[in-house]
Amino acid sequence: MKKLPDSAYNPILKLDNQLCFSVYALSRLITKAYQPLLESLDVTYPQYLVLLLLWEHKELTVKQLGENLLLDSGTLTPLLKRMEQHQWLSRRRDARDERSVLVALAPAGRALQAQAAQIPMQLAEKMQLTEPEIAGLRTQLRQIMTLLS
Amino acid sequence: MKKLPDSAYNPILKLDNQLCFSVYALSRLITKAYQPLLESLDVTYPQYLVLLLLWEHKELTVKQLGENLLLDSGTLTPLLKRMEQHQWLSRRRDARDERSVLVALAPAGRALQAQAAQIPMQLAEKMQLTEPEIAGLRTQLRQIMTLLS
DNA sequence: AATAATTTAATTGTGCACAATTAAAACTTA
DNA sequence: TAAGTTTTAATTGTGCACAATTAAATTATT
Repeated sequence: MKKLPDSAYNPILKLDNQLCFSVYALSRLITKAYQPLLESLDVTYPQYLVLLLLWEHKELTVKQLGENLLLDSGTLTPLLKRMEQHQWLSRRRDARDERSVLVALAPAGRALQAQAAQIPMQLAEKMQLTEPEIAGLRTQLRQIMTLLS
Repeated sequence: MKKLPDSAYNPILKLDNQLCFSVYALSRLITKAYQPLLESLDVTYPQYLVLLLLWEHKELTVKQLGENLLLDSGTLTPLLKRMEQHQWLSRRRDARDERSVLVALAPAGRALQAQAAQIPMQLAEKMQLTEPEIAGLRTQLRQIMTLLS
């Protein structure tokens, strides 16, 4: 009797069957879908996420940015330095707690907000999802995130 | 009348409301959830994905790996070189088409399969999802992927 | 067959992402 | 207050991820 490949016995080991791979691949596809929209602003997707937070809060510490984005200073420090060079934001030590660094939106960063206003809608169109579908999916993903962290 | 922040007018610009951020953040959380399970095999998550394919197909070209993983040679070539150094796989030009590089599972790579057999189940436990929930979610994500590519 | 166009990997350069370490500041506690 | 602990960023080093370019091999077209 001929032996089947292990993957025939273990369909769970097949790439196609893995939810995790779908999340990983979709995440990269989404970043690529953003890219042409972000290109005219000259920002990357992670930089855009920082801007979303600063547009909302104006000033945050590196720690607060990291808590929101689930990123540490090893990622954020060089990213924020690049954004500072573009004068989209400023970085300075908090006088009340010299351990912290305050990241504040600069005028050039504020100016990008109007240009970015249409981006979420354009992405939603690309994904062809209705608002309730988006909300439902987001809730499911958030729940998994809670369980994993 | 006091002006509200733009994010109050534009809730769609709020990070918390964005499905795309959830996918991005979940993808990184998943990679971190795999990490302790992959550590004893000394493989990274992308390397594990390559192994999944080679366990199933034994030999694939760089192009075929890229089609399955949605990665190009710029990512795969150095990654495969590192895996070759561990002797998990071999790389050689295809004699019938010298443009292609054949990537074949090596004995040390095959040996990792048994050690990895429990990993998908352990992940599923961490995520606390039932098989139908996983299948449903995967289908939804695949559909978005189709629309984005 | 000669030329042109396409395909396939590799290379180069930039920017995350993250583990581990370091250093300074702030806080806790003896 | 002095010593020890914790918190916060920065730094260092490794490994993706990807755009753009290069080079070789193949295929298509004249």
